[in-house]
Amino acid sequence: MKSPIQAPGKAHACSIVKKLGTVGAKLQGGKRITMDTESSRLRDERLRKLNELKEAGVNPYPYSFKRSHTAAQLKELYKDLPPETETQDVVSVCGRVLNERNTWMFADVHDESGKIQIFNHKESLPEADLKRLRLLDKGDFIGATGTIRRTKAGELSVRVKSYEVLCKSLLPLPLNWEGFTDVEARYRHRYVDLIINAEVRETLKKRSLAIRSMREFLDGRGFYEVETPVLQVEAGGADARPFITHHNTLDIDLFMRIATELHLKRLIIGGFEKVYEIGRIFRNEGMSTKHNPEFTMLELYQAYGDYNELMDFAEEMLQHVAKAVCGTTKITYQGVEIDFASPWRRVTMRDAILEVTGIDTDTIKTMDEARALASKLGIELEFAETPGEVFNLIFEEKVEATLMQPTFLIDYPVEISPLTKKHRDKPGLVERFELFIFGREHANGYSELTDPLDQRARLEDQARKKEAGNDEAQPLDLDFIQAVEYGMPPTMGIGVGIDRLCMLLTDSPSIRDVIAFPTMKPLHKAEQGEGDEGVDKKKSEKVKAK
RNA sequence: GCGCCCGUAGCUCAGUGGUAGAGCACUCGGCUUUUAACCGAUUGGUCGUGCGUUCGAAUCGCACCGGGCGCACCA
Repeated sequence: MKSPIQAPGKAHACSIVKKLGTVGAKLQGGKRITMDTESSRLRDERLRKLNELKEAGVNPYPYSFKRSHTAAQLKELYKDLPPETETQDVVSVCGRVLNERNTWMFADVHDESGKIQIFNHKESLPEADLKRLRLLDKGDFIGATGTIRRTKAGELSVRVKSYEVLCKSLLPLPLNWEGFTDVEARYRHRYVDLIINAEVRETLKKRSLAIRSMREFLDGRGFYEVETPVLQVEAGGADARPFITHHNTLDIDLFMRIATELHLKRLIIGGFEKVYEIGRIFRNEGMSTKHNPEFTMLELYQAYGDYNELMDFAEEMLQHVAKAVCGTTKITYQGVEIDFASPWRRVTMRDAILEVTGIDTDTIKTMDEARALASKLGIELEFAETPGEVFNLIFEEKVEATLMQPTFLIDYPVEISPLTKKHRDKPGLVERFELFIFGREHANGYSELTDPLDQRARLEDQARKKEAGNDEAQPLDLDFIQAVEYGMPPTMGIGVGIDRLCMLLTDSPSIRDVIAFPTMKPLHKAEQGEGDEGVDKKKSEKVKAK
């Protein structure tokens, strides 16, 4: 995997465009496609070749090609063919040419499965076709038909008898020995990144596989996959700041969802017993190697289960996914071996804090004591009002990063869990767990709160906190409370961060590596205007007023 | 939001006050059953943008744009 690399930035092209007014295009610093003399020269060269192809009667953008084998299929089929062996087996391959040697005598054709070398020699290719190879460039697509051989050096090759241009590319790819490493350029022009860096494609394929295997697991257990609204009047179900958008016809502000929880529970109330949604959610918060403003979350709810059963369920599901993606439950993430094999440790928040800090939170009863403890530990308490909230902060500050192997942290303070059923035995706590792996939160699950009176009281308390200035406190969703009043069966529910799971399974250091098109700052922030900012501010104030 | 670092040719980078550089890519020529093929020649740059300091700025200062990392927030 590519590690993050210092990015030289380049950002001055706009004025160039105006000055030169050329038609050339430039992948400047890989960061933007725009125009200047040098890239125009490289592009013009390809345009010249394009025209020569056309003049020779070649359609450089044909409609189809009949392939007989992929590169990987050929390598498997002929894996026992010894070096310096020719066959008379005729095959057709196609793909993008990324490397060429000896003036097109050898070229590497890349398809989705891998690459296969083609061999263009005057003994097997008509002279005109041989000459026409000079009109190709790295980056072009080609379809080639010929016989299979293995070279002296052991490279399986196709001795080309005929070939077709399948696409003439106009822009040069950043192909060089050092690779395409500029981080910004890679994320902005992900299609180029995908062409050049094969492991990017592998990572995204693994992501696809992870989600597929998750669906298989859930569908196999009788779950229904459902869809719930992205645009919401109240963004509830999690502690996070939402994005705001506007509906013109209704002339109202709407929020992008920050969780799917409240709607999925409405479905449980409506009679579904097993539902899940794998959906994009949006949180208007910081960006980092572990946070993207939009990310994908699995949330599932199953009636008649509690958080104990849910932990077994989550363990099994994630083992299934790990096996599907990595073929094993033992993976290595950033040099650390992580074992998904059962059983996963289950430790209460109190015991975890006790182990690491030597402090028994059970002995702390008053907020004054909690405050003194926090200040001793150097922990800032912005919105904390109760000891439970302080304990959670202590956990996050001192313990979280130490939980490397899959660990369920259980039994959270009730104050920070407004949608969770109270613990059956332990006053002040709820039946909730969070799953930590490599010091990061990966899932959050609980015995769902089904007591409507308790639910109303908890959300009213959240609304009060919101009023007091904590804009991550949850809003009072009266329709949801009404739904719960109609009656909700005992239910277990969990949310799993898909992106972070994929980071683990693909050994990716940044969340951006597992997202095909991660959120990027626009290139010309100024062009968006300060007016937008003004609107945002106004809207933020509105949110607070709610 | 704060701090540190970065932005020079299509790509990867050198150049810290005195004529804008290298390798690869591109183009041309040679050679060739190669593996980053090789050899030779050529081409290619408002040194991120603007303003300043200076006889002189890629180099020093300020502002801005863009980015990376860390912290904060969060999952």
